[in-house]
Amino acid sequence: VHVHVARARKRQPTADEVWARARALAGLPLSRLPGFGVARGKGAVGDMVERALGIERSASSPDVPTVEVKTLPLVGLRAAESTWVCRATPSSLQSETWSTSRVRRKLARVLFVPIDRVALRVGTAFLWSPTEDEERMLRADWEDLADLVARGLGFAVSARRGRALQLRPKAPHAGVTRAARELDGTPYRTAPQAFYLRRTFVQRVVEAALADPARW
Amino acid sequence: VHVHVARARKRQPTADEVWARARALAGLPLSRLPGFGVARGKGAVGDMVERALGIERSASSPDVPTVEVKTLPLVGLRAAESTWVCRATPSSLQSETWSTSRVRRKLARVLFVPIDRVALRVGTAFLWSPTEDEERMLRADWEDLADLVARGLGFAVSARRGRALQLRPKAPHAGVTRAARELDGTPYRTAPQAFYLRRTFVQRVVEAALADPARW
DNA sequence: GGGGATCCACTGTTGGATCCAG
DNA sequence: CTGGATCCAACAGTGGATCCCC
Repeated sequence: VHVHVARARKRQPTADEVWARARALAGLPLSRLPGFGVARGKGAVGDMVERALGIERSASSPDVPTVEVKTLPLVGLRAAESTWVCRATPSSLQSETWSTSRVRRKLARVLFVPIDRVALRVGTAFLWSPTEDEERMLRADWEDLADLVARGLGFAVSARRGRALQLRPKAPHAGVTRAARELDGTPYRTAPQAFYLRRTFVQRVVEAALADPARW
Repeated sequence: VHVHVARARKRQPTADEVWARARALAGLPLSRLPGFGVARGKGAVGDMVERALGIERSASSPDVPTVEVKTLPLVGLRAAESTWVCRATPSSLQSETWSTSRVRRKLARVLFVPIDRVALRVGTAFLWSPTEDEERMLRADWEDLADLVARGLGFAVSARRGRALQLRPKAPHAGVTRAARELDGTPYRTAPQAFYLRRTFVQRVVEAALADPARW
């Protein structure tokens, strides 16, 4: 008899274990990360770091219950890129408030793993949670952007909007669209978008971390 | 510049073209179908026949606007199997009536391509639409089964129910479940099910076709 | 015999992000 | 410099059905 057994997923490590492992990666050349030479594409470093931390990727589950792991590409002390947060779909945003939002949950505790893009090494990981000031900015941007997306106006929003958060396309290519429904049920198609932390916002986070060595 | 160009899909053939090609396949050994030795699994013959008819498979589109192509495995003059019709999901059935149902649309015009499982050859294709009698049976079964599924009671329905249509599991394995919602919005998980034409019903169709050579 | 379980290919979606023209 | 476009892997979902104990 064939009996299906769900593939045994390794237990996800605890937040403390992830923290300890991330700190142990400091200084490691990227070439020594597990999967180097195998992982490809723009997310290759992110995938390798997650593997090094013992995190099994699986659709629709947070990295670790209470910690979101993000690589943070640096060129010198400059944050090189904006940071992807999560998808911005009309349907989910129609039923979210800031307090219940995925953006807020994901950003509540982030373990940033700096990546030195010049030396090609992993940097010293640090934990970040939004300060009161930062949370106010994020909330204001989210409430503005989420409202527009929820009302089916996402297509009209440019990445220029928002000080901390921005809305940008997120798809394999510009031809992709997804089915969505107006609040009144009318169906339409829209290009997938996502919330990103602006590069300048990430830069502030880097500088605050450097200024507070107690955190690293 | 990279510009995305949707992969040029070949124009789907018209119903007449499909009919002509299907008739031309009569007598062909399965080993001569395109993709023989490449296509594998339980749907291999179905896939090869569709290729031979020039039908490009793509998710979420009917085979040909107004014709549904189905292989019909025969052992002698005996229909060997039941025939899959379409998924039976609570959410879609909550908003369907018999007139608007996918079951009715799919079965409105079916091009059956018999497959001789003894001689391993393609048989003579024939078109089928439900007679008034058959449609009454299908409708009665559908209204009974769809109502149960829509109300979240699909799990309690066995394949014994229904004279023409039956409800059976449809999944890679018995461990698969899908998210669904009660009529009142309460979420639950349920094993995927699908509508099938009973083998005995398919047998009637075969016999009727044999008795009416005008149709082939 | 047939009800319940299962098999394969292909595409769509998601999570990881970085690329690059203007 | 950065807004808009894109890259890859892995997994889930769909459409094509048949398999195989009881």
